[in-house]
Amino acid sequence: MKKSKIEAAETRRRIIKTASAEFRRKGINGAGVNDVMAAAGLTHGGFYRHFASKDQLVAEACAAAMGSVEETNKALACPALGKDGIEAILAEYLSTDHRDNPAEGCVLAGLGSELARSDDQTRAAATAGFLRLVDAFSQQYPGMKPQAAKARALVAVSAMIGAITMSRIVIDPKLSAAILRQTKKQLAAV
Amino acid sequence: MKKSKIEAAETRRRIIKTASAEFRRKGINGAGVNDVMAAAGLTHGGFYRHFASKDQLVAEACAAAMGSVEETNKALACPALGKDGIEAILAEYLSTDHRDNPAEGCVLAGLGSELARSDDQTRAAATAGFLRLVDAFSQQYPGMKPQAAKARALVAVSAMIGAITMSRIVIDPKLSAAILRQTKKQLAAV
DNA sequence: TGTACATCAGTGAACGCGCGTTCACTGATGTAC
DNA sequence: TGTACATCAGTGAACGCGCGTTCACTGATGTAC
Repeated sequence: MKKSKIEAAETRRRIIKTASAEFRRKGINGAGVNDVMAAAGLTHGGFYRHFASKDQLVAEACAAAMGSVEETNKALACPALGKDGIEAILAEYLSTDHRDNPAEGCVLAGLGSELARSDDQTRAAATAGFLRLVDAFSQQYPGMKPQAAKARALVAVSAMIGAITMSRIVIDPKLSAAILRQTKKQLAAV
Repeated sequence: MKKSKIEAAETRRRIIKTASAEFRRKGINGAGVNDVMAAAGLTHGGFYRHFASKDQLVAEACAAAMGSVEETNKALACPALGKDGIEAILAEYLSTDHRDNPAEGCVLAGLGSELARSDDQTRAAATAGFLRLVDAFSQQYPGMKPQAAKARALVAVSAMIGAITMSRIVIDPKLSAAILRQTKKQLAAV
């Protein structure tokens, strides 16, 4: 049953990708090693051929998920400049689509409070991803000193994360929509 | 071993209070019925004399915790008016003290991503608490139409929640402090 | 290039453990007379 | 007011279950000759 090195590497990548979605969907505690392996089309026994522990998978899945969100943002932001770039990122990030599909969305919003209680490796991955988001966002501020732009972006990205989190908690659909709409509006205005 | 009705009611309150701190400290999944009861100075067996399930305790603990944060905010905001009131709330909420003591802090920041996956009862309690926070905050905007003030407060409170969450995730202490400082600054400026 | 053997990706059963929950029991409290 | 009995808050052992992790095994892959 041994697979080639290429296949094994592909399997590893598939486990990480599956895990990053499962964790965001069910939470880190909510998605077990068993669940993840089954969702990746494997049995749980082989897990430890690829990872030393669940914690390691969490860290790698978190890093991978941050990477994909970052890519989306860069793709949206690069072509446009200034206000349009900001508005494109805001429209995407603060969309009802993002709110309703945590599994494919931002890890920081999807797992925020759980990440705060995670180990250093995972928090380091989250921090790196956060900084890349802040960087991408800060480059969209037209004619602003880099330092000032970064300060603005720091707050904007934190606010976006808080807004998506709250829009998912709140049971009133109108309130949920209002949080997203108002955050979009106010962050675009600055 | 039976206790009087008064003592029993006190015990119930103590369990909820202890639970609300334990959940914020370790997460909803991280704090078991056993942990909570032990922390309250009881054995786990008696738990179901007071609550139908762990989920019920989560909902009640969440409601209780939101109540206490709300009280703090009202106490800070009531005497002052306008900018001073806002700044008092911001200084308290976005303090390193709040960041470093999740067990006594805001549930929305401490359990955000877990609340998003909780049942309706818990999310309803969180929603109610959030709205009271937004209300308290919106009353601090001087000479602004209630509707506009509420819109501003909606974003401000979400941003505060996101900022505390991120300040807890981030491993770089300077970055963590910067998130709090910049959020305070920008939300006070509006 | 062909053969013999070591490697190791993936399987499936099993491990100890802690979880939420149940239950028989206890004895002080509250109630009925 | 005093007595007899039912109630029920809290105890501690036990339950089934799913978790993270381990392990003996398999057979195709990769390597040494």
